Amino acid sequence: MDTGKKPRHRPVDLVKREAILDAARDEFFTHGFAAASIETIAAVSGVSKVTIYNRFKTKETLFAAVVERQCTMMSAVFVAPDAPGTDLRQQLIAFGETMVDFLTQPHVMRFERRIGAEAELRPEVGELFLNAGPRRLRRELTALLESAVSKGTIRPCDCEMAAGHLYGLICGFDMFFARFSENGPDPHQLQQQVPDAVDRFLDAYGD
Amino acid sequence: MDTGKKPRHRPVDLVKREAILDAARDEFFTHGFAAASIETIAAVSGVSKVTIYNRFKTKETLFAAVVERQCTMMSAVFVAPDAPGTDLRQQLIAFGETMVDFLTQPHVMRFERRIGAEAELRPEVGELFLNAGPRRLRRELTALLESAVSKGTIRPCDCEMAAGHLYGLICGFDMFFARFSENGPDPHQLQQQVPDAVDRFLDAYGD
DNA sequence: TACATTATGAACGATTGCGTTCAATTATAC
DNA sequence: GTATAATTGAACGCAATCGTTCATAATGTA
Repeated sequence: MDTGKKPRHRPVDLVKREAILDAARDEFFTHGFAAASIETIAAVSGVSKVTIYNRFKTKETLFAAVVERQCTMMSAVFVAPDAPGTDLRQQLIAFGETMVDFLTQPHVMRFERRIGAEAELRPEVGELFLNAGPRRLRRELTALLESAVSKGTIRPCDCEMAAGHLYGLICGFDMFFARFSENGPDPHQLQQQVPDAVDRFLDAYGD
Repeated sequence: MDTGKKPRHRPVDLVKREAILDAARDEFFTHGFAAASIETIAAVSGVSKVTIYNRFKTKETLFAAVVERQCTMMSAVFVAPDAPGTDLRQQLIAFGETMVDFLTQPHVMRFERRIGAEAELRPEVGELFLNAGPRRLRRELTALLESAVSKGTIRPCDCEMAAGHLYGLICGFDMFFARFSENGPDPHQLQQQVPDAVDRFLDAYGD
């Protein structure tokens, strides 16, 4: 219960919290947890090191906070564009384009790369990420395909597997390659490949 | 020229070099370059720290040596099983199974995860990896499909894109998910999905 | 046995970085 | 203005680690 009773003292600066988390995100994702420097984070965010330790008990806590913020940010993105009325091909293309748009963002790619590495020693971080992003994505895509099956637009199949197939067709080698090169995939080029991928998917699964 | 002239002194212990590289691989890929400890590597490989510095000038040099060894190890694997005489479906299934077999090896997955992260600060490492593995893989798969096109087994198409499609169909979500969970993909299950993926590929590209 | 080189172990200097302490300053409510 | 809490800057203890030095031991050839 927030009694609205205002304390008679200096309030915490909420802007600073975001600044800290922003700087921490960059530092952690660029150098990794171990090599990240709290002092650098303090300097970049324009905040005293003590302030950071006042708000986040340890380096681990700060890292967890960063990951959590990124995860909620991610899960907010996946809203299935189940625009009824348009045909399946258009729906799948829209879905694919949204997905590609999202996945090719530099900061998303950096997030992915870093979580993959950190999960080596911190499995719970990997789980958090999976639940916030990939599993959600698969669930929604599967639901979309199940609805298509029930409408008879595509033939009956294991829709979860089909979702994986569509995802794979869209990404091809590109997302794989992009993880290891500084200049990620050309989002524009990947966009152009989406219709092709969807058409191959419909060749394979269409009625 | 190796004149066969034997030096009259204690020779270098070649076994130790491998031991060092093995320990270094584990340490680097588990903790990342920055957090890896040379002293741990020395202890695990049963070698003095000075010996390591005698053979590898710096930590960076040692890391580079590890990456290079892993890369040559990888490039040695990709021999296209272009068994002529078998039909395309069998050929693609064999290719897929070999690929899955290789990619799901725990030490290969750890290599991938770590290179992805390190490439953030060391692009040249990412390039090395790409040339040793993924690009080679794509080249061979593309060649296989081109030969299939010329034989009329599948219809004419952009074979490099088709190769990406086949790769994507085979991996689906699984390789993606596996990067973030401690228990990787069930290689057995992935194996079973290969024929399905190949059949969907042939649905889409078959003549 | 004498020699040449590799390998070891222990210690060192220098750096970095976490997390803490403390006195001083700032911002807000009353 | 005063009380209260947030924030700062500087300094500290402590541990880890890179890379080096050096005296000593081990291992091979001649």
